[in-house]
Amino acid sequence: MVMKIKKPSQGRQKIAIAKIPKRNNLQVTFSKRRSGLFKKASELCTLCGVEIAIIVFSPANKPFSFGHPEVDSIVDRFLARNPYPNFQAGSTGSTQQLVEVHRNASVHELNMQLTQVVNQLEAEKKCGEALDKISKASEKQCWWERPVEELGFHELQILKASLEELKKNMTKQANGILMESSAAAVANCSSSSSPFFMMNINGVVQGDDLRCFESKIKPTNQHGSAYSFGYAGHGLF
Amino acid sequence: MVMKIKKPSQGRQKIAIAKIPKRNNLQVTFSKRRSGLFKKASELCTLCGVEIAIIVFSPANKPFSFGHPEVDSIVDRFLARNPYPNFQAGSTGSTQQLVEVHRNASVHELNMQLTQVVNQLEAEKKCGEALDKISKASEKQCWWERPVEELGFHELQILKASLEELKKNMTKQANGILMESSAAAVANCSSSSSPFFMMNINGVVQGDDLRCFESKIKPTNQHGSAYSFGYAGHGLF
DNA sequence: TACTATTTATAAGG
DNA sequence: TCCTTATAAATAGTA
Repeated sequence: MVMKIKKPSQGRQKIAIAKIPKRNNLQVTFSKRRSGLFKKASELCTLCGVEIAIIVFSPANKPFSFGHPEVDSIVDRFLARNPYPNFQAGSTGSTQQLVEVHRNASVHELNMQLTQVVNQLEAEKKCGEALDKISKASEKQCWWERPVEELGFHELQILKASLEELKKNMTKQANGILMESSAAAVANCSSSSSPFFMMNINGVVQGDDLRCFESKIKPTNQHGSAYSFGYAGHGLF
Repeated sequence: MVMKIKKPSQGRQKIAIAKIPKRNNLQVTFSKRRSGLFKKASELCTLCGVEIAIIVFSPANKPFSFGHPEVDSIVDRFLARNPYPNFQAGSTGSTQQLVEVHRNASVHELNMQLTQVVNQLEAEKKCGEALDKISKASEKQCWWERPVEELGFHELQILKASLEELKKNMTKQANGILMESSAAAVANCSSSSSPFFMMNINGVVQGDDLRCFESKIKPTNQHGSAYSFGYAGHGLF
């Protein structure tokens, strides 16, 4: 008869939810819990037939991601309904209108709008070029070498003011564009439609299962419970 | 002698990881497990000091999200690391190039591009207006045909320089917008020092702790669940 | 990584 | 949705 005096393990100990001090320990915990989190996510996907994307930056700043069916499409879908808060409606009429539509646009609408606006841009550019030509034509006439009358000089002052206003506008626009650029990045659009869960570990996309990641998932949109998307009245702009 | 017929609860039962058939049951499980998932995520954040973003679309297609410090910055950071692979700088016109980008764009990109192009449009309009002003003023007074005085000449030189700068700016801006649209923008790597987790539930961002997992769902009309995400290289134009 | 005692999450039922 | 209970699952500490 053997007495088991040995206490091989104290088992799981309770820990406080606070930053783990020991680096080594932290790394282990991170790995374990990240796996656990992704597993939970996959189970939720399978059980409920929903789409989930998870992005994690490790303590070493490495990106890990989980996504069903894939991170990108879910992110895109999310962002489409969650436009940039710092995209402030510009000012004038037609633009304001476009922006207004823009807010709630789906991809298709977005594309159409972009097309339209690009065309408009082209037109405006041509217009600007034409006017620029006029200016050049004026230049070619060497008007600045001619003597000027009193009225002409007054006119010049007006023109100077116009140019200054123009410069101001341009500066303003330039700053606006800069701010928007810094608040966003260009997305990567993957066309993959793999039936598997996509696990991006250390930059390597793996399409295999995470032990019990059987997926025969079909997103279901057919549920009687009627809920709004909840973005209607919350002042994203 | 009393037989204990009562069977208060069988406790937690093991379930297979497969789609839950009963809709009611599914909804409950979804809520519970989503909360659990978010809680796990928040614990991982705190324990390891990492950044996590989770996006979930419910069975009713409603978006739920968890993010520390916030979803957007993490997503941007993630996307910035996955630069768009098959973007080739087009050589045709500027519009062609834009369209090239546009065709493969995700919603995220699309929104950015639309924003930028709209701003660009504004800028171009203002340029056009300013030039128009100049042109009209010029025509009206025919100032370029007038003689100039010594002082006026100095002014005119300044004006000429301004015009040249204007032209340069216009060209630069027109080309620059393309670069901004296609090049990976500045990554928005905000180092988090926020003590709060950001939870986006029903479109409301809450800087609350995790006891606020419960969402106040408002029954209303469901609409617009059908989106065309066919932006994987075909049919957008 | 594997083990194990323990904590934590959660399925079922109200 | 919230509570309870019994049980399944996750995981902290250790080798």
